[in-house]
Amino acid sequence: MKQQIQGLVRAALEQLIAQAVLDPATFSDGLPEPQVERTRDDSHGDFATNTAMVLAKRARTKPRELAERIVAALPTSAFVERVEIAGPGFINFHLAADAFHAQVAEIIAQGPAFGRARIGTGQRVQVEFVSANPTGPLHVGHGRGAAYGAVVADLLEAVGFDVHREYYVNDAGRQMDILCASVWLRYLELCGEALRFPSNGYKGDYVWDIAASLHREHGDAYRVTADAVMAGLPVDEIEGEPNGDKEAHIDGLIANAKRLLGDNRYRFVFELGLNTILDDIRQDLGEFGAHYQEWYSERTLTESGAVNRALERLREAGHVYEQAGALWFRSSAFGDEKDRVLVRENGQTTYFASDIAYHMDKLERGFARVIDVWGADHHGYVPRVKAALTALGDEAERLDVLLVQFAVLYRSGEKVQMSTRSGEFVTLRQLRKEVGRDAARFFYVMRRCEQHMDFDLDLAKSQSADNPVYYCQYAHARVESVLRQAADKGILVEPSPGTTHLDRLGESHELALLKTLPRYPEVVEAAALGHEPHLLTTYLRELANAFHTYYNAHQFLVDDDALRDARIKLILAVRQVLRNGLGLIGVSAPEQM
RNA sequence: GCGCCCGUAGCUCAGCUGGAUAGAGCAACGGCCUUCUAAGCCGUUGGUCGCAGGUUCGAGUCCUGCCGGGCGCGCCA
Repeated sequence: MKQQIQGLVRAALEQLIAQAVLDPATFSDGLPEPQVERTRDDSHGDFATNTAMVLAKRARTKPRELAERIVAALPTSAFVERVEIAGPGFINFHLAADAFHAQVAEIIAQGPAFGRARIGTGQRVQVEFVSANPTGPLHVGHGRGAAYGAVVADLLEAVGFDVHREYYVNDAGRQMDILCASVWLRYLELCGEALRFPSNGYKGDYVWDIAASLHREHGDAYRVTADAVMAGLPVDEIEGEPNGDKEAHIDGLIANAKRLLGDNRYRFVFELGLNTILDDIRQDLGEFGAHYQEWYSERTLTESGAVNRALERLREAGHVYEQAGALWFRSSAFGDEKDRVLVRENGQTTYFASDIAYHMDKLERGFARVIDVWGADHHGYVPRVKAALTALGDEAERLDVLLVQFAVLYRSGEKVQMSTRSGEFVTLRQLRKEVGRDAARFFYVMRRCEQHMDFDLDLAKSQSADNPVYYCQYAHARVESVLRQAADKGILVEPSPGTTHLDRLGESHELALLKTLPRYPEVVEAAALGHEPHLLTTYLRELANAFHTYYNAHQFLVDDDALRDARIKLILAVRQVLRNGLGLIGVSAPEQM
């Protein structure tokens, strides 16, 4: 709808240039896309453009005068009832009722396809989200990134992009070694060895579960005496040990594990931990409606030589140097705060080196756009990744990093305290069980991602109008209920074709709905291109509200056949848009509640 | 100390690439069920858009400086 108006304005401007009313030389570099927006006030019509004010200076004309010329040059359209000039130079469009009726017919005809677009056709976009370390189950902090990433991906797909959803699996590195050691130590405890669990180990119950399965299936095959395990370790950071060092302690423990178990057995425990947790995460996300095309292993970056190739390219470009035994990337030359280590003194590459290789690989795979969804605590990481891509000679601007702020849970008005280290945190699975998938998905994307979020568990669970999820779903269920009632009464619910009878819709509530429905495709487009799912939840609440209001004010199943037919068509359109919109954010549209 | 994000009604938040009189929900108060689900609807109250400058036809929106809150500043990932 908006596009049609935009088309009219553009045509008018082109005509003015062709007639040299506007100086062609001034616009030789192309005409700016005219800004058309919906009006806030009904008295200003349905759409307005500020083009005359924007172009007045370049046209060396007064805004209102230019507006008059634009209006005079507008092509006629059956959908435009009248055009006015108002205020400092706004051009207001009042649409004909037919335009809205046609939209209702269009919604019913297109069904699930209504709101989808082809803006992104032919462009591949990658969305990487969650990518939590596989060292434990996902917690509620990951949930927001999961919901947000999944919806952004689905939105982009809805407007025509070829979307590739990816999870980066950090299956290399020290954290995974710590997990492996944690599993092994719990296993040794199950074997009957008495030892003190390291303060820096993973203490969650899931570690016990993995250890138990190792013990159950392999008995003592991985057993070593506690004394041997603890031999020669730096002191742990515990009470009564002022000089303890938990990092050195656990590193020593990992080294002992590797030595005592040998490569094969260490690898086995490592893989068991990794695969068990990864399977859990995969299942968790699947149940949450976050599906991936690819799970990309960090290890394969090393194995394929991508990391070395990235380092080599940086070296050839002259952006690395050695200092204190380590290899550094001169990221400060590309806008980063300081230089960063690529290869440590001990010869191991850093996580950053892998990440450079990973992003290099992403761009090499030919995505038009690469989107990373990260937790806001990683924001300091953005400049160095972009710096690396720039240094490699790649287009860093193809990468968009979307930072998601944390969500704080509230129960009974109290903040729910969490601590990852101690294992005292609420998992995503627990959240889903408590409030349900629909509420969790809706609540997580209800706010702009940069906005800190208060997640009210009681509200998410409440079955009342206060709960926006129920509110929207209930609107859908109500339409279904009306249709069931109609069937019970033997009333034909199959609507007449096209716009037949829609001219009978004249109540203010009906007009409000007629004006709300066509906004849907515009909302989807804006939400997709701006990566802003909250626009969609906000819209759905508005639509549901307009429907509930209508429902309360008027009877749909009236005796007047034509009027009833019109009303049924209107609510069928409402049902379709609610379905499509809820579907995009991963929320069900129930037939009854 | 430096960097990023946020600051809009008592609370939680919208405000579309600067646009016309700043909106919604909750809370508070007052109404509406012999009629398609009251899991709903209607009405009232509520604002120095953190503060101070600047840019222009026009600023909640852009720029600068303060104030307040969150996060980050590892040869961790």
